[in-house]
Amino acid sequence: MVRTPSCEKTGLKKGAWTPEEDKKLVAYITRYGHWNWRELPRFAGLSRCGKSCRLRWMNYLRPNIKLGNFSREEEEIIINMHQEIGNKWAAIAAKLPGRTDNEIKNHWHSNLRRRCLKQNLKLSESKPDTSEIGSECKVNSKQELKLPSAPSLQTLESSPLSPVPSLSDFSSSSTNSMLPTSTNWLELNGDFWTEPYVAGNFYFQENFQQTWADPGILSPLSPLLLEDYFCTYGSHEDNYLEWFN
DNA sequence: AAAACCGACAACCGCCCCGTC
DNA sequence: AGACGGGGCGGTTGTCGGTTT
Repeated sequence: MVRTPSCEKTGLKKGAWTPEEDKKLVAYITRYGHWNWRELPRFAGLSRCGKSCRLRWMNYLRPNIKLGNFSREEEEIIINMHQEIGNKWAAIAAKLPGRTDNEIKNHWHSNLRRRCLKQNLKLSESKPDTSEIGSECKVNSKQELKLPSAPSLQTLESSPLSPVPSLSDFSSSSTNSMLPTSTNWLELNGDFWTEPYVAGNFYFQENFQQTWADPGILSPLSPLLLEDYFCTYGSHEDNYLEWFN
C-alpha cells in the first residue's frame, strides 16, 4: 500500500513559526475550527504542512495552555506516572490540565530524568539493596509522593505549590511573547470557547481583529462546518456571528 | 573576546490507530 | 474484509541562548 504523503514535501515552510503565521492560524481556527488539518493551511493562507499547523495549535496556541515552569506538584505527578506507565506522554498530559505531551516530554528529558537518575544514585549508595534501581525513577516512594487523582485545573491553579504564573513568567519567552498569559485565559471565565470575545479582556480582539478581515483567509464555505464548530466549542452562535459580520 | 560546549525547548518525522467507505 | 485517509503519539533533530574554557 502506498500512502500519499501527509504533506507536500516541497514548497512548504518549515522551522519556527512567525507571529504572523500564528495570527493566521489562530484567527482561522477560532473562526472556522480545525475541520481538516490537511486542508486547513490552504484555507488559512499558510504555507505549512497540516501536521505542523496541528502541532503548533495543540502545543502553543490553543486556549487554556499552561505555560511557564512546572510546579513541584506537577513534577511529582509526572515522575510517578512515568514510573507506572513509562513514556506515555499523552496519558501523563491528560492528568495535567493545560500541559501538553510535548512539553512534558521535553521537561522529562531535560530535567526530571536527570534528577531521578541522580536521586537513584544517592539511594543506591545509602541502600545496598538495589533491586529496584533498574527502572529509571523509583526514588519517590508512594508514602512520600502520593499520586493524586487527576487534579482539576482550578485545583492546580489555586494550589500554593502551583501558583498562577505571573506575566513575568512568560515575558522571557520571545517565541510566545505575543500570546496571552494563562491568567488572561483564566480570566475568560473558565472556558475560552464559551465566553467568546468579551469586551475589555479578550486577547484576540486587540491582536487579531485585523486578521479577521484578512483576505488571505478563506472560508471553508460550508455552513455545516460552522455548525460543527459551534457544537464543538460552544453554543453562542449569535456572539460569533455578530463578531464575524 | 571568541570558540566550544551544553541545556532547554520548538518543531519535524514516521509509525500506528481508528473511523469510514 | 481491507484499502484508505486523518489524526494522534512518541522519538528524534534542529536551533538558540547561556555558560564555560
